[in-house]
Amino acid sequence: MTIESEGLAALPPQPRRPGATSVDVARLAGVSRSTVSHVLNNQVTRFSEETVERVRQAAAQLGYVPSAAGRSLVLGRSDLVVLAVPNTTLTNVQDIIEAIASDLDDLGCSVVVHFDRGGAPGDNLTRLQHVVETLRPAGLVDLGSLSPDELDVLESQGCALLSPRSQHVRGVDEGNVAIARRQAVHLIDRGYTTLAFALLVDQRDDPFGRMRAAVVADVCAEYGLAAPSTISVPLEPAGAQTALCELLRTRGRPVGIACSNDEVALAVTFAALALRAAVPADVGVVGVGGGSVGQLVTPRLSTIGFDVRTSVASVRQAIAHRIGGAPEPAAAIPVDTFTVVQGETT
Amino acid sequence: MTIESEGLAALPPQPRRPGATSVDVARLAGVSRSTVSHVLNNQVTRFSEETVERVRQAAAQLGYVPSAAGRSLVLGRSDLVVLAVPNTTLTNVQDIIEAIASDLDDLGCSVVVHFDRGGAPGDNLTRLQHVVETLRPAGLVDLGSLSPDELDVLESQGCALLSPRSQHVRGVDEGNVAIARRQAVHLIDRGYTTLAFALLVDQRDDPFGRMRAAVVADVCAEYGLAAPSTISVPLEPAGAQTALCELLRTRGRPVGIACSNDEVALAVTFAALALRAAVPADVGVVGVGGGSVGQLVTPRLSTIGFDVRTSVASVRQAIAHRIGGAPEPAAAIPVDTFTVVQGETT
DNA sequence: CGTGGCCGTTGACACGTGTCACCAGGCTCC
DNA sequence: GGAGCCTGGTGACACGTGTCAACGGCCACG
Repeated sequence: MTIESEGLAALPPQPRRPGATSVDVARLAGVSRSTVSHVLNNQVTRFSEETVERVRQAAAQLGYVPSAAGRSLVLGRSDLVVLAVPNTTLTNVQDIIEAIASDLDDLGCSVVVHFDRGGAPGDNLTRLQHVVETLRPAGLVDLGSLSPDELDVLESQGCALLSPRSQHVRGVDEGNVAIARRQAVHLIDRGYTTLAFALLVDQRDDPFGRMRAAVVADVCAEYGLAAPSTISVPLEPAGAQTALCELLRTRGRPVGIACSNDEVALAVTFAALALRAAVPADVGVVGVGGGSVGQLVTPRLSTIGFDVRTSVASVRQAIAHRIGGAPEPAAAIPVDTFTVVQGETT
Repeated sequence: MTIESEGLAALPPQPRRPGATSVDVARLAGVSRSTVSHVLNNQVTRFSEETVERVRQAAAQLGYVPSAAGRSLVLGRSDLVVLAVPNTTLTNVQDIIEAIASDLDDLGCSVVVHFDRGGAPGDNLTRLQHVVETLRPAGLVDLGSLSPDELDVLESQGCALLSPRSQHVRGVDEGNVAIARRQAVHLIDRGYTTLAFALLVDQRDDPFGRMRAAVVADVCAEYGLAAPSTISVPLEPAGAQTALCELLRTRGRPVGIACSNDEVALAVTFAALALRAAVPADVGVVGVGGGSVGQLVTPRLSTIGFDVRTSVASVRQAIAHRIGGAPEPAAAIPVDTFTVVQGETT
């Protein structure tokens, strides 16, 4: 008992250089290492109240943090979540990453980012496979960079899918539909009867963009309007003007344009002004994102406000469900997540 | 030998569900596991050419990928790099993350993102400590969220620092100085004799912003100009106008304003226009970032172009130096990394 | 008094890797 | 011809954890 007493009388929480292990905690608490493991993993029902408390105090005193490597090795799975980010400029990627990382941090997971690169077609999949095999992550969140069969490949390697397009998390898909619908309905409400969809040029295989364009087309059909054109806009004034000029030539004025994000919306808006088209009289523009940039310029951008934190909540729930026994995720997203920000471009 | 022959005659590269281990590779190659380990870690000088080839082929055939958990456990360090991101809106965080992640991916490292949150003062440090202790990362890259003593705490826990402010990687600091100097010199070149620095409001303790403001002050002193004012600008029109109005009242016109990023520059520019100040005659604005947004609007933003990939090269070298025996990182950044993008606001 | 069951606790194993120290055999050199 | 070196390769240990099966002690029940 003298040893334990000395230990308990020791320094403030951070004395050690090498991190304490469960062996140290066990010694200090005067129990076996398996007891430590059980207590710290909340297998607590079968231990005496006093033992539990002793172990917890010892762990706290030593500042014990379980080794991720040890855990991963024995569990066959790490507490990491891989986040596959497309090279598409979708709505404020940084905020999305931050929201997911923050959520998962609360669950004890860390986020490993994996960015798509331009390259040979299978290259991104190969790199991702390598990461998944070596890290054995608790889950993979795909922000839209993977095709369904690529997702299948990853899943068959034993990686839990948390992609928007998997059945586990469908929140993001619903979100995309809701956004595009709001855009289209807003334009129609503001009196535009000719609609178009503007996506970023050169974003090969952007599933979200295509999905949203399709939704706009659906809404047009519902309202008995002609099918919308789709234009590709570069983030550069001359190219944007060319694209818009072509649209105005074929579809006439006025035209209401739903854009895949706020940057594209800015490009379209200022291209219109440069072409001496009246905004919003001849050209209506609505973006997505509700970021600050669109509200700083003149004319202020009309856009669909977007609460990232609410939108990624389903991802959080899906991971929680997988890590601990959290309740099955609810699929629905609150309707008021997406709100129309009325600016001066519609 | 029959077993090995059967193995070598087996299926295409991805047959297995559970990842192959080095034991499998050893069996297939007909050597011991330690030989596999040595060969695959390029301790190759002491083995026969034929053995090396056999091991490599076996590994390739089985699609062998070493387990990160196993490696970490025995090495006491993982192949992860933690990236601490401040909640400051510095120049295009997403691009920086992507560039660093891409670089480190080539080195076989993965990037774990850790975002600062608003919260109790020591909270971020605590969370970061926990991550470092549990993950034992190969390095920590700080994008400016940590104070020097917080960095010391982390380093004393045995985590290699790759912060811009550590002596190992000083590239980012140099970059900040170079950027601010370019901004100031550009404004002076364009004829402004009264200078100011605009940083984002409410970004408590932004070390980069303070550093850049100090550099602008230095340049003013060099040129014999009055010390620059510093204003805090919110990303919202009314507040930006208030801040700018106050500046114009105290410092008169014309005034040249160096901004901490392009978003702030946009806010200032359009605030000036709303205040019926002439841009660039009365108010000159130069941003940082060279992102597309500033070039889309009218007037086009003058800004300091910024090649993120070049700028993070020093981080890459520092990690390479630590992981493998790569050459000691060279501190200098090529001068032409930062170029003046001449817009219509100066 | 003997036996079965519960409670609290523990010993032992497995996970996959890097590397130190060692070994067998062939060669050279005295 | 034996001692010592070089080449090519291996056995064993350590890293830190989660959990299965087992174990001693105690009480209740027959």
